[in-house]
Amino acid sequence: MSSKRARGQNAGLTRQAILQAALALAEREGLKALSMRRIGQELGVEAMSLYQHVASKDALLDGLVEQLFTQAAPPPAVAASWQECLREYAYSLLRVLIAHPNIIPLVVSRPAITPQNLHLMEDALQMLHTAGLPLERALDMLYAVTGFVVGHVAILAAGGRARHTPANRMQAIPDLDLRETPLLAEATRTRRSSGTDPRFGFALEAMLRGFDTR
Amino acid sequence: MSSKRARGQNAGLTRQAILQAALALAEREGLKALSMRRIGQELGVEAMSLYQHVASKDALLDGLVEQLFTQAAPPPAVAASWQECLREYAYSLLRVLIAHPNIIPLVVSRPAITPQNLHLMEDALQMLHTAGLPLERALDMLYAVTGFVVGHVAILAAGGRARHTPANRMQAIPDLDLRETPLLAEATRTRRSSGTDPRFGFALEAMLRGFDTR
DNA sequence: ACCAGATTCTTACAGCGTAAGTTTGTCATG
DNA sequence: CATGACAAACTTACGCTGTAAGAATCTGGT
Repeated sequence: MSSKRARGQNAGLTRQAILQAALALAEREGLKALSMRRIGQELGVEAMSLYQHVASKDALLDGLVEQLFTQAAPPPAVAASWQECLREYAYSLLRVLIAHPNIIPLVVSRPAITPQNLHLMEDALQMLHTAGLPLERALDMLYAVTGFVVGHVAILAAGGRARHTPANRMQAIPDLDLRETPLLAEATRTRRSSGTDPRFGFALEAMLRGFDTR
Repeated sequence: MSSKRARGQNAGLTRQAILQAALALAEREGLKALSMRRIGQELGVEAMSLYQHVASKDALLDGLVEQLFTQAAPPPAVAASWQECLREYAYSLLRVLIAHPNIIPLVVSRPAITPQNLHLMEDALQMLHTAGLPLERALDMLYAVTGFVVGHVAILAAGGRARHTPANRMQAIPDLDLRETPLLAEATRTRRSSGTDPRFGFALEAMLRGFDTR
């Protein structure tokens, strides 16, 4: 009668289900709420049961970023210039990352060398190669663009979090913005109008142009 | 006679000293060894004593990255082209970050908007402006370069860590490298010879070139 | 001499990741 | 049907974490 399961009864746990629950929880309540006990609770299961499907919490977190990278689906293999390919890749990555802002600190501080990610890069390499680029050059560009996207998103995420922590900011920023850094204040004031951050596009296009002039 | 201090005896604690000890400890034993108790122990002091000088552990970590950014000293105001300025800025940042590899995960997942960092950017802005760039453009470029450096370093650090964790890698990578991602394998093989990563320079120069062409 | 404040240490608590062991369900085989 | 092997889930326990609250001690000004 009780809705609680008995001891050996299968609860239908899966690595996938666990990762999914963890991702949802992290997005809903932030990274620091992501404890094994809490995830288990989310699935109606004790913490230790999770260890049947993930080796450790670190492995679980690795799985999370893997999950996220997998979502950065390969653009459906359009036949275009390599510029177009890189642009597509960059924006695809950007889209996925800013769609999961709470996970970003994980993404940027964890090995990006999981099998899934390697496949992603392989696909992109494939595209660039068939678009006429030598392999070595293509990999260089891929690294450059990936690095830039990751960095940009990291800064974005950090800035977003900064606004939500009243504690250490309160005494430092407000009176400093205009007094001690006049140029910065001036530069940011004229910017504030634009839409969904044009800074990304600006830098990306600069890189693409720069790649061109060999 | 005992070398231990009594209760109210001054131990000469300073915010600076604490940050310095924490930084040294983190570099020596990694981020996960960085607990309040451990830091206190390093200074011959109990954990709670630290809270007289830092508000919380988070604040301490913020202080750490601030400390690190401060080390990225402003290049001594050479009068040069804005390209030279940006290059200098980028390599200065890069140098500092890869000099403290264990701290990188902190840097890339924490607000970069501390007063110190703002000053750093202000100085760079100053240089770019006097080099003839409109303020808005200068800030855009600064963001772009900073983002790229951070991203590049994040990937570097993550890759470096990946090699040291035998657990989850063992079954995944080795037989996948060549079988499932042939282009990637091929591309990396021809690269392996070069020195201190040329990928950074390649991308940076591309960006600079891209900035140039209006 | 004495008080006020600063500085440190002590104690305590709730929560963490996870190692080890226990209980229960499932299923192939005799 | 009975039995034993195996897997899934739960329980307990340990040492660690950050930090709130309070007691103890030293120091400098009166």
